[in-house]
Amino acid sequence: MTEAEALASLSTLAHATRLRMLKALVVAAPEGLTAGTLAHAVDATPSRASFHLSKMAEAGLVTFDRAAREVTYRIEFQAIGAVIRYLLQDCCANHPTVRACCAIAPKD
Amino acid sequence: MTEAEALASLSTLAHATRLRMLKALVVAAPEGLTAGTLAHAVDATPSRASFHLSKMAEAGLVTFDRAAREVTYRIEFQAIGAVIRYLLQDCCANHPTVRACCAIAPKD
DNA sequence: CTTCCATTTCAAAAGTGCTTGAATTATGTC
DNA sequence: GACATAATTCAAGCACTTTTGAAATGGAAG
Repeated sequence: MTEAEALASLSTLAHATRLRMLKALVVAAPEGLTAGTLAHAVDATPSRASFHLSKMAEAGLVTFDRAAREVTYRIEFQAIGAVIRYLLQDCCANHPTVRACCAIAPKD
Repeated sequence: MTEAEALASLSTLAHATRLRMLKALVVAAPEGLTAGTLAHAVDATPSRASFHLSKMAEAGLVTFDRAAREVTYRIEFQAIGAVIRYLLQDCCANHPTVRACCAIAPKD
Protein backbone atom coordinates (compact mmCIF):
# COMPACT_ATOMS: atom_id res chain seq x y z
CA MET A 1 0.00 0.00 0.00
CA THR A 2 1.37 3.38 -1.04
CA GLU A 3 1.34 6.49 1.11
CA ALA A 4 -1.24 8.03 -1.23
CA GLU A 5 -3.53 5.04 -0.84
CA ALA A 6 -3.14 5.11 2.93
CA LEU A 7 -3.99 8.82 2.98
CA ALA A 8 -7.04 8.23 0.83
CA SER A 9 -8.27 5.47 3.13
CA LEU A 10 -7.57 7.49 6.26
CA SER A 11 -9.43 10.56 5.06
CA THR A 12 -12.32 8.40 3.99
CA LEU A 13 -12.48 6.85 7.44
CA ALA A 14 -12.20 10.25 9.10
CA HIS A 15 -15.86 11.19 8.83
CA ALA A 16 -18.62 10.32 11.28
CA THR A 17 -21.23 9.37 8.70
CA ARG A 18 -18.85 7.09 6.85
CA LEU A 19 -17.45 5.49 9.98
CA ARG A 20 -20.99 4.71 11.13
CA MET A 21 -21.88 3.25 7.78
CA LEU A 22 -18.82 1.08 8.01
CA LYS A 23 -19.81 -0.16 11.43
CA ALA A 24 -23.27 -1.02 10.16
CA LEU A 25 -21.67 -2.93 7.29
CA VAL A 26 -19.46 -4.86 9.69
CA VAL A 27 -22.51 -6.04 11.57
CA ALA A 28 -24.27 -6.84 8.32
CA ALA A 29 -21.35 -8.72 6.80
CA PRO A 30 -21.12 -10.67 4.63
CA GLU A 31 -24.59 -10.04 3.15
CA GLY A 32 -24.27 -6.27 3.10
CA LEU A 33 -26.90 -3.55 3.15
CA THR A 34 -28.72 -1.56 0.51
CA ALA A 35 -28.04 2.13 0.06
CA GLY A 36 -31.46 2.94 1.46
CA THR A 37 -31.00 0.84 4.56
CA LEU A 38 -27.62 2.40 5.16
CA ALA A 39 -29.02 5.89 4.72
CA HIS A 40 -31.66 5.11 7.31
CA ALA A 41 -29.13 3.51 9.65
CA VAL A 42 -27.05 6.67 9.82
CA ASP A 43 -29.96 9.07 9.49
CA ALA A 44 -28.87 10.57 6.20
CA THR A 45 -30.77 11.70 3.12
CA PRO A 46 -30.46 9.40 0.09
CA SER A 47 -28.27 11.91 -1.66
CA ARG A 48 -25.93 12.34 1.28
CA ALA A 49 -25.69 8.59 1.80
CA SER A 50 -24.94 8.07 -1.86
CA PHE A 51 -22.22 10.70 -1.74
CA HIS A 52 -20.47 9.02 1.18
CA LEU A 53 -20.92 5.52 -0.20
CA SER A 54 -19.29 6.61 -3.44
CA LYS A 55 -16.33 7.92 -1.51
CA MET A 56 -15.97 4.68 0.38
CA ALA A 57 -16.23 2.62 -2.78
CA GLU A 58 -13.67 4.85 -4.46
CA ALA A 59 -11.30 4.26 -1.56
CA GLY A 60 -11.92 0.54 -1.81
CA LEU A 61 -13.37 0.27 1.68
CA VAL A 62 -16.63 -1.14 0.35
CA THR A 63 -17.82 -2.92 -2.77
CA PHE A 64 -21.31 -2.89 -4.19
CA ASP A 65 -23.50 -4.57 -6.71
CA ARG A 66 -26.78 -3.69 -8.24
CA ALA A 67 -29.72 -6.09 -8.13
CA ALA A 68 -32.95 -4.88 -9.62
CA ARG A 69 -33.20 -1.31 -8.42
CA GLU A 70 -31.39 -1.86 -5.15
CA VAL A 71 -27.68 -1.39 -4.68
CA THR A 72 -26.11 -3.54 -2.00
CA TYR A 73 -22.91 -2.44 -0.31
CA ARG A 74 -20.50 -4.76 1.47
CA ILE A 75 -17.53 -4.02 3.65
CA GLU A 76 -14.10 -4.87 2.32
CA PHE A 77 -12.33 -6.15 5.40
CA GLN A 78 -9.01 -6.47 3.62
CA ALA A 79 -8.95 -2.76 2.86
CA ILE A 80 -9.25 -1.92 6.52
CA GLY A 81 -6.64 -4.52 7.34
CA ALA A 82 -4.35 -2.83 4.85
CA VAL A 83 -4.76 0.55 6.54
CA ILE A 84 -4.03 -0.96 9.91
CA ARG A 85 -0.98 -2.70 8.54
CA TYR A 86 0.23 0.54 7.02
CA LEU A 87 -0.03 2.35 10.33
CA LEU A 88 1.50 -0.48 12.30
CA GLN A 89 4.25 -1.58 9.98
CA ASP A 90 5.06 1.19 7.52
CA CYS A 91 4.56 4.06 9.90
CA CYS A 92 5.43 2.63 13.27
CA ALA A 93 7.97 0.01 12.21
CA ASN A 94 6.12 -2.61 14.22
CA HIS A 95 6.92 -0.82 17.43
CA PRO A 96 6.17 -3.07 20.44
CA THR A 97 4.19 -0.39 22.25
CA VAL A 98 1.84 -0.04 19.31
CA ARG A 99 1.47 -3.80 19.02
CA ALA A 100 0.76 -4.07 22.71
CA CYS A 101 -1.93 -1.39 22.54
CA CYS A 102 -3.98 -3.43 20.14
CA ALA A 103 -3.26 -6.77 21.73
CA ILE A 104 -1.03 -7.99 18.96
CA ALA A 105 1.32 -10.77 19.84
CA PRO A 106 4.95 -9.62 19.36
CA LYS A 107 6.28 -10.89 16.07
CA ASP A 108 9.70 -12.69 16.16
CA MET B 1 -11.53 5.62 22.98
CA THR B 2 -14.69 7.41 21.87
CA GLU B 3 -15.83 7.74 18.30
CA ALA B 4 -15.08 11.45 18.43
CA GLU B 5 -11.52 10.81 19.58
CA ALA B 6 -11.04 8.22 16.86
CA LEU B 7 -12.31 10.65 14.24
CA ALA B 8 -9.98 13.35 15.52
CA SER B 9 -6.99 11.01 15.34
CA LEU B 10 -7.94 9.74 11.90
CA SER B 11 -8.32 13.17 10.40
CA THR B 12 -5.05 14.21 11.93
CA LEU B 13 -3.33 11.22 10.37
CA ALA B 14 -5.00 11.87 7.02
CA HIS B 15 -2.57 14.50 5.82
CA ALA B 16 0.69 13.90 3.97
CA THR B 17 2.76 16.44 5.87
CA ARG B 18 1.63 15.12 9.22
CA LEU B 19 2.02 11.48 8.27
CA ARG B 20 5.58 12.19 7.14
CA MET B 21 6.34 14.02 10.33
CA LEU B 22 5.05 11.05 12.24
CA LYS B 23 7.30 8.69 10.32
CA ALA B 24 10.29 10.88 11.03
CA LEU B 25 9.37 10.83 14.71
CA VAL B 26 9.11 7.04 14.70
CA VAL B 27 12.67 6.80 13.40
CA ALA B 28 13.82 9.40 15.90
CA ALA B 29 12.09 7.79 18.88
CA PRO B 30 12.45 8.00 21.77
CA GLU B 31 14.65 11.12 21.67
CA GLY B 32 12.37 13.07 19.36
CA LEU B 33 13.09 15.93 16.97
CA THR B 34 12.93 19.69 17.22
CA ALA B 35 10.30 21.66 15.33
CA GLY B 36 12.98 23.02 13.03
CA THR B 37 14.41 19.61 12.22
CA LEU B 38 10.92 18.30 11.51
CA ALA B 39 10.13 21.24 9.28
CA HIS B 40 13.25 20.54 7.28
CA ALA B 41 12.54 16.80 7.19
CA VAL B 42 9.18 17.32 5.49
CA ASP B 43 10.21 20.39 3.53
CA ALA B 44 7.80 22.78 5.22
CA THR B 45 8.12 26.39 6.32
CA PRO B 46 8.44 26.90 10.08
CA SER B 47 4.93 28.28 10.25
CA ARG B 48 3.42 25.39 8.34
CA ALA B 49 5.31 22.86 10.41
CA SER B 50 4.18 24.51 13.62
CA PHE B 51 0.58 24.45 12.44
CA HIS B 52 0.67 20.72 11.77
CA LEU B 53 2.60 19.91 14.92
CA SER B 54 -0.03 21.74 16.96
CA LYS B 55 -2.72 19.64 15.37
CA MET B 56 -0.85 16.46 16.15
CA ALA B 57 -0.25 17.49 19.73
CA GLU B 58 -3.90 18.44 20.10
CA ALA B 59 -4.90 14.98 18.89
CA GLY B 60 -2.45 13.43 21.32
CA LEU B 61 -0.35 11.80 18.61
CA VAL B 62 2.77 13.61 19.76
CA THR B 63 4.01 15.26 22.91
CA PHE B 64 6.53 18.05 23.18
CA ASP B 65 8.67 19.91 25.62
CA ARG B 66 10.55 23.12 25.45
CA ALA B 67 14.25 23.25 26.27
CA ALA B 68 15.89 26.61 25.89
CA ARG B 69 14.45 27.96 22.68
CA GLU B 70 14.02 24.61 20.99
CA VAL B 71 10.84 22.58 21.14
CA THR B 72 11.29 18.83 20.93
CA TYR B 73 8.46 16.65 19.68
CA ARG B 74 8.12 12.95 20.41
CA ILE B 75 5.77 10.37 19.02
CA GLU B 76 3.10 8.94 21.30
CA PHE B 77 3.03 5.30 20.26
CA GLN B 78 0.10 4.51 22.50
CA ALA B 79 -2.09 7.02 20.69
CA ILE B 80 -1.49 5.26 17.40
CA GLY B 81 -2.05 1.92 19.05
CA ALA B 82 -5.38 3.24 20.30
CA VAL B 83 -6.46 4.23 16.79
CA ILE B 84 -5.51 0.84 15.46
CA ARG B 85 -7.37 -0.85 18.26
CA TYR B 86 -10.43 1.26 17.55
CA LEU B 87 -10.45 0.25 13.90
CA LEU B 88 -9.76 -3.38 14.62
CA GLN B 89 -11.94 -3.95 17.64
CA ASP B 90 -14.63 -1.26 17.84
CA CYS B 91 -15.20 -0.96 14.11
CA CYS B 92 -14.41 -4.38 12.75
CA ALA B 93 -15.32 -6.49 15.79
CA ASN B 94 -11.98 -8.24 15.59
CA HIS B 95 -12.86 -9.75 12.27
CA PRO B 96 -10.38 -12.52 11.37
CA THR B 97 -9.80 -11.17 7.87
CA VAL B 98 -8.71 -7.83 9.27
CA ARG B 99 -6.47 -9.49 11.83
CA ALA B 100 -4.92 -11.66 9.14
CA CYS B 101 -4.19 -8.65 6.92
CA CYS B 102 -1.96 -7.11 9.52
CA ALA B 103 -0.43 -10.34 10.74
CA ILE B 104 -2.19 -10.27 14.06
CA ALA B 105 -2.40 -13.56 15.85
CA PRO B 106 -6.07 -14.53 16.26
CA LYS B 107 -7.21 -13.80 19.79
CA ASP B 108 -9.17 -16.76 21.14
C1' DC C 1 20.56 46.08 26.01
C1' DT C 2 20.90 44.78 21.47
C1' DT C 3 20.93 41.29 18.31
C1' DC C 4 20.05 36.76 16.63
C1' DC C 5 17.71 32.46 16.37
C1' DA C 6 13.83 28.96 17.04
C1' DT C 7 9.30 28.83 17.22
C1' DT C 8 4.63 30.30 17.38
C1' DT C 9 0.70 33.33 16.32
C1' DC C 10 -2.24 35.86 13.43
C1' DA C 11 -5.18 37.40 9.54
C1' DA C 12 -6.14 36.94 4.88
C1' DA C 13 -6.43 34.11 0.85
C1' DA C 14 -6.84 29.77 -1.24
C1' DG C 15 -8.26 25.21 -1.36
C1' DT C 16 -11.11 21.26 -0.24
C1' DG C 17 -14.97 18.77 1.31
C1' DC C 18 -19.83 18.54 2.81
C1' DT C 19 -24.77 19.41 2.55
C1' DT C 20 -28.94 20.55 0.23
C1' DG C 21 -32.71 20.07 -2.81
C1' DA C 22 -34.04 19.45 -7.41
C1' DA C 23 -33.51 16.80 -11.42
C1' DT C 24 -32.29 12.35 -13.53
C1' DT C 25 -31.81 7.37 -14.37
C1' DA C 26 -33.44 2.99 -13.97
C1' DT C 27 -36.52 -0.60 -12.37
C1' DG C 28 -40.72 -2.56 -10.96
C1' DT C 29 -46.04 -2.28 -10.50
C1' DC C 30 -50.86 -1.06 -11.56
C1' DG D 1 -48.34 3.99 -20.64
C1' DA D 2 -48.63 6.14 -16.06
C1' DC D 3 -46.96 5.92 -11.64
C1' DA D 4 -44.15 4.75 -7.58
C1' DT D 5 -39.66 3.48 -5.72
C1' DA D 6 -34.33 3.09 -5.23
C1' DA D 7 -30.57 5.32 -6.04
C1' DT D 8 -27.46 8.62 -8.23
C1' DT D 9 -26.07 13.09 -10.22
C1' DC D 10 -25.62 17.92 -10.33
C1' DA D 11 -24.93 22.78 -9.07
C1' DA D 12 -25.05 26.04 -5.47
C1' DG D 13 -23.94 27.43 -1.06
C1' DC D 14 -21.73 26.69 3.26
C1' DA D 15 -18.10 25.20 6.34
C1' DC D 16 -13.75 23.71 7.41
C1' DT D 17 -8.80 23.19 6.63
C1' DT D 18 -4.52 24.63 4.80
C1' DT D 19 -1.18 27.86 3.12
C1' DT D 20 1.17 32.16 3.16
C1' DG D 21 3.87 35.88 4.82
C1' DA D 22 4.38 39.17 8.34
C1' DA D 23 4.60 40.08 13.11
C1' DA D 24 5.21 38.59 17.84
C1' DT D 25 7.30 35.73 21.66
C1' DG D 26 10.93 34.03 24.30
C1' DG D 27 15.54 32.62 25.14
C1' DA D 28 20.73 32.82 24.32
C1' DA D 29 24.94 35.28 23.13
C1' DG D 30 27.85 39.18 22.16
